[in-house]
Amino acid sequence: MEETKQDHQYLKVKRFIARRLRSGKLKPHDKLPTERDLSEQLSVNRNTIRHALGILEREGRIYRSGRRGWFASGARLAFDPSKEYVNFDKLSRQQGFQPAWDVKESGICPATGELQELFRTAKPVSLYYVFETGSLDGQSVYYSECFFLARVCPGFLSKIVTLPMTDVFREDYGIHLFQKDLLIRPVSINSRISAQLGLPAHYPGLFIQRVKSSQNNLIVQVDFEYWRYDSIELRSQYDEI
Amino acid sequence: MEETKQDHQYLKVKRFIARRLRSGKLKPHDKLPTERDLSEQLSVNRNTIRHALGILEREGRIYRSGRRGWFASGARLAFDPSKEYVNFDKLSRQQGFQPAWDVKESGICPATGELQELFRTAKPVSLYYVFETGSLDGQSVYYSECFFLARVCPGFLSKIVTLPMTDVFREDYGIHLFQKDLLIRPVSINSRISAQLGLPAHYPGLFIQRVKSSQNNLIVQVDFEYWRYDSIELRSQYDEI
DNA sequence: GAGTGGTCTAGACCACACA
DNA sequence: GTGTGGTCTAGACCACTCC
Repeated sequence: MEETKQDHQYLKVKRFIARRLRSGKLKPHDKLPTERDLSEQLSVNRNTIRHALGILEREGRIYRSGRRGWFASGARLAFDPSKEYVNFDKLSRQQGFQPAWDVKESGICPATGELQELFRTAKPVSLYYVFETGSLDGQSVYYSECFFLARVCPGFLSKIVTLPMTDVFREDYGIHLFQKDLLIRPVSINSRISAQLGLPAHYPGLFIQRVKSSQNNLIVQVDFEYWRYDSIELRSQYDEI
Repeated sequence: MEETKQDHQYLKVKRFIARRLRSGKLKPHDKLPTERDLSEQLSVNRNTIRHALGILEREGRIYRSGRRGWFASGARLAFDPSKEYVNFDKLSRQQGFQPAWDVKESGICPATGELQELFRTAKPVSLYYVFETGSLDGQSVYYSECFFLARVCPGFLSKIVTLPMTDVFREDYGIHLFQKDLLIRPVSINSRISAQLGLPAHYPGLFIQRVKSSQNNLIVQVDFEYWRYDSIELRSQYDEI
């Protein structure tokens, strides 16, 4: 279980930083020394430093933010993907985070291609869309693209500023949402989306696709979510039997 | 959505390989040219080649096997983590894979520390354990460590050679398993486990922890599974309402 | 033994962020 | 402008696999 005792330089670097993370010398969201500083302090080439940092990053223990440097990771947000709706605000506050989110774009578009298939419509129907990012303690963690069947929720876009989308569906349109299909896939976040999150290109992430239907079994919502892989864990608890 | 038109060398390399993957010149499990060959063919330094290969790897499109080289990835196995039991054999055959698995170690041990907590026992009870690896089309994809409450299934270890564990529980001990708790976390696979899978150290993976109880609400099984992150996707379908 | 990927060094220049 | 991380080259040697 312990680190193998090989004297690889990058393992030396990794242990050096891991020790500071464990001991609390580096607290969540603290900035690490610069790559050049580490290189000099540890007498290890900067390429090797970057190799070690890359491994710690994949282990979810440090992260990069833009080109501003490396930082110690915070705790992961635990959420249950089997639930119809993740109330990001409530959930993250319960777990001690300071959440924030930001609608990047919204509007109306036709359902074509993959979207048309997911909505299972023969014709390209109209959809509302909402693209947004979310952050925990100032760190961007997800980017989502949500699409809504426009004909069941006229005027939808003007209502979501104040209430969670699921609440709007229920209270304004009498639609109860049921999760019909859920897909979770580890991916590398492409540059379009990593730019939205202020992440370096090729950042590892989890892609989550949700298809939700109404009580009439009509598909009314499709979400595509991209989460930094190191920001969440998925946890489902089942009822006592 | 398209690759940015920056003329970075590593993007050139990435496109070069991606094209061969898309076109079918490289089929699943085909070997890529060696790093040195790619370096020469594309007039790009081997370090840069390795950078590009690393990105394709994180995207799940190629993989390494030991030190034997780089290979084109196959399809992912789709499975539903909300189900009590994943019958790896049946599931993977349904999806067109050739599965295999191998018990690496089994025996009896006391439940201490984390295991004791998960089993929610006051005393360190006895557990049977089974450690195994599984592969699809000859490629190792998971390593699992399963623990079973020994007192409810005496002689368990001698029975699992022929039947899936869930079937043994039901048929030989009258125990129906219910999944009580499920945790999925993206991680970097540590060297002990990546060695079991024949993977390079620090390979990205999914950690899946399951806690299962009997119909009497007694916790009887705890599993720890490590999957290559690029070998699976999680997909849940819910019943029609 | 030849060839593979894995580790490592010592440089260089660039794009971007921040003061 | 200065400093950061991001990209890139041209080497070198090692550990392991396969023939």
